[in-house]
Amino acid sequence: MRLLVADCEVEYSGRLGARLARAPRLILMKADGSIAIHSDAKAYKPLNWMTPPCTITEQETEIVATNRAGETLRIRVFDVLADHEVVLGEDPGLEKEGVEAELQALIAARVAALRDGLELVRREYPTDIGPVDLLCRDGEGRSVAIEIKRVGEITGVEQLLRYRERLDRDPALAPTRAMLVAQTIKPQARVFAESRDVECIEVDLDVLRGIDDGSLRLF
Amino acid sequence: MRLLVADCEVEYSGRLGARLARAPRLILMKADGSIAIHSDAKAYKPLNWMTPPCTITEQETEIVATNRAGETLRIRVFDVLADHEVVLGEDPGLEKEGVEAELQALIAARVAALRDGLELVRREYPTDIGPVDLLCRDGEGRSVAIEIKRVGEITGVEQLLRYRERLDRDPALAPTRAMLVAQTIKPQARVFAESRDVECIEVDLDVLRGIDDGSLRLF
DNA sequence: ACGTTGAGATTGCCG
DNA sequence: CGGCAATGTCAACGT
Repeated sequence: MRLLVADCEVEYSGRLGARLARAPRLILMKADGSIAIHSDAKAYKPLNWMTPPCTITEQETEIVATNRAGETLRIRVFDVLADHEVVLGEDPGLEKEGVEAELQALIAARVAALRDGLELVRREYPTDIGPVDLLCRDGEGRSVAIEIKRVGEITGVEQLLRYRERLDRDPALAPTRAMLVAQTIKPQARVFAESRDVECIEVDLDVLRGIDDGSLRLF
Repeated sequence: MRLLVADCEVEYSGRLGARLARAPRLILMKADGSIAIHSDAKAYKPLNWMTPPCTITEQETEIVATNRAGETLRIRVFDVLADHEVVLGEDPGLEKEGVEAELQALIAARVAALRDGLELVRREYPTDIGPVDLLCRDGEGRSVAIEIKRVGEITGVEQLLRYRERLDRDPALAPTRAMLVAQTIKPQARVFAESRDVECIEVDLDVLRGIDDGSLRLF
């Protein structure tokens, strides 16, 4: 990884055009072949960048990165303020917990906690427009499509409606119910969902973990 | 801006939990109060970070960042490999062109180039579920809702359908036409749009610029 | 390679 | 501050 601090001006031409007037900035060149230009603001987002795979050529006063799509990032270097090379080696990587995958696993393990009589048929039930998070059956034998989100918004409801429409084409499944399950559901999403006959359920991750352990009960 | 290269281990606890095992990494502390931990991969995305506003406290072997929401980022420093402070000053900022806003402005200036007889009523016409990009009238006096995208996808069509449904509740506007205008429209979006009676138009940014100049004509 | 979806999305706008 | 939509969204995963 190379940490180059330089007075520079930058031009990006690709999906859009972007220009940075001359100023001192950090140019971060990683071992993965990426290049990113940071100012002292904008938090973790660089002002400009190029993601790998791209080819970087460097001359006296100019660094140019180009990718396969023909996008170019051109850095004109006026003055080098610092230039450090550091060797980090491979990173052991990031371990995450609490993302949608975990939420889905917890809910899948106890769909009956959402509504009495629910039984899981399949996780990631495939349709030709993408997988339904959970496909279940209710106590009356009706199919129930469940979409799981951390935050329930209108786009999530529409995603679910697309799936329901698909599932309803299968006589073995139609007519299906649809449920949006999320840690929080935004008011407008709830209104929209209910206008389309989509049930909304908010769940608490900690309570679900408890249910999964068998140490807590909702009922 | 401080460039700290250190053998470290990191723990984030907030919207999710995340852990980084001990390894050498770049810890980037910006003047805006942000902190980001980079490995030599993942392009411009840090492994962990904290965006301002947050309070950062540093002791001998530990850096802890906390924000108002109670999220914490804890960095345990085992060994400092490099530690550089650089002063960049304020950045003149990024100038962009070719984003949706410009596309919208160009199209708004010449809606008649999309379909003969179209006239602009308003840009960003407000509804209670969000603004319609362009509201127009066609030659027969019918209202036309236009959604503009760089890339036309299914979600864009659905956004437009929500608006049309909303506009159709207003007797002064109903029944409305709907048009998706984009630089490129994905095949699935086109099929879906036409099944819902939404017109699709692909436009070329350069041609639009020419029209705006008056130096080119589509007809 | 393409399509779909998730993301600690972030960021900016407007009410 | 909350809701909404754009982002050069990026990145992961499945076909």
